[in-house]
Amino acid sequence: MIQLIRGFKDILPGEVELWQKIEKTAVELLEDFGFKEIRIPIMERTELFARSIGEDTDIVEKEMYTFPDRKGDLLTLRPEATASIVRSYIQHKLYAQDPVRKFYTIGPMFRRERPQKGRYRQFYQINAEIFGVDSALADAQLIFILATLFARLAVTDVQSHINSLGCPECRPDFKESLSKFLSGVKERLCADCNRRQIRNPLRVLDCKVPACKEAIEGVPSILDSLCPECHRQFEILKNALERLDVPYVIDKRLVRGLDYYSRATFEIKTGLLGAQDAVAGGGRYDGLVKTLGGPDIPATGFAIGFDRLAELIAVSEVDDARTLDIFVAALGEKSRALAFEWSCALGLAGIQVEMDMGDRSLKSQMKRANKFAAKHTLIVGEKELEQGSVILRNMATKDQVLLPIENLVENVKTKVEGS
RNA sequence: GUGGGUGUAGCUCAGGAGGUAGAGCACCAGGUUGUGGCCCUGGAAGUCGCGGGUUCAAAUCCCGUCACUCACCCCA
Repeated sequence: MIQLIRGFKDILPGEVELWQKIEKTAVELLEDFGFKEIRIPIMERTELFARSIGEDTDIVEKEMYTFPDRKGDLLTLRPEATASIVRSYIQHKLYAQDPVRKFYTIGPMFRRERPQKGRYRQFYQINAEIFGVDSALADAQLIFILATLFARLAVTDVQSHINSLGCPECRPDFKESLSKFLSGVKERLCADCNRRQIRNPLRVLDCKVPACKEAIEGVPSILDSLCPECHRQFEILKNALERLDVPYVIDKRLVRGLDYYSRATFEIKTGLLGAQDAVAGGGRYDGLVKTLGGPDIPATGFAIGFDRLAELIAVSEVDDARTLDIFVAALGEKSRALAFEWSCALGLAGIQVEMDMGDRSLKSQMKRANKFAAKHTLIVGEKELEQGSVILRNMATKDQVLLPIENLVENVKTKVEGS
């Protein structure tokens, strides 16, 4: 038997309704806030991700599905969506009419990690991006939208964490004082952190090894070395969130795994998913549009882990599927042919209908009608047909009426809709 | 990539100091001649994840492998 690829999954009926509900809720909310949908390809040239996410990141170093196509071009299954959206924004000069643009997109991403709870090799994200707004009000709006979405989906065990990563003005100074501090506690850091200390010292802040956490107690906070403008923007963000009643915690150790982030970063965390506690994350990436060859336009955005969000919502929360309006039970060959025509006509008329196409006893067809929770059953029997009528049974009351074959579909429709 | 746990019918699981398998639910058919939900009877369904080894004999022991799962790691 051929099985699906490791870390990939099927979303089957029963679960997919929840996904539809989440998607519908998110899309409505984003549209209300002026975001437009953008659909981008699932593959890009590898270079796009290497340059945007960063050569030294784990994603680019060891998690991407990269392969040469038949002509030898290096392609990669997208590990995230922002790079593609930025590429599209630049390529189609979407900034030309108005640099301020808001986009959202929903789709699968691919990262070859060891599968785990809330972590799949193909996983889905809902992304939202705001281009052309320098003010931290844009960041505040994104966090507000996230908080609203979770509230609408009745997800309660979540918390917003925010931090500022500074900008090219002030981050170098911070990195320097951080490096100085880290080399002082070098012996107490794990092997990974010692490696990070040189390549990407910010990542040490995010280490989960207890000894490291201890060693960096009292580490200088980037929030203390922000330049005046970064500081001002962070204040704007905090004030806006307070006025919007969005609770948050400042997490000065919150660092993003992608290189393009600057200033505001945030993560929505939950206590319900074990180690994979980030349900959504994002932040500002002011330099990325320019890095990828576009004009110097600021931008900010977020990504929601669709799979993780779905796991936070109890299956019972999903509305039950529509119950069946009518089940058509036919007895005998001739009846079945007619019943088939009528059931198709009923479906066309917007009545949710089901029939048994096999040659089965009335008893088993009734059982089936019951399983579908049909409100009515239309019994098409040879005896009644001879008299030009069929039986309509109300499953709840057990009332049965004879309906003439003439205008049957219309008659059934009014009966069904009237009850 | 590293470590732990798990892998028996569609689903949830039992069994197993070695002698080729069970339950509940679901499914199908009956319980008199054309009517559901309860109940009763019967039936179908598994190469006991896959491959190899030990053995007269393996679902049961050993090795490998794959998958799932949790943690590390990483992030959404």
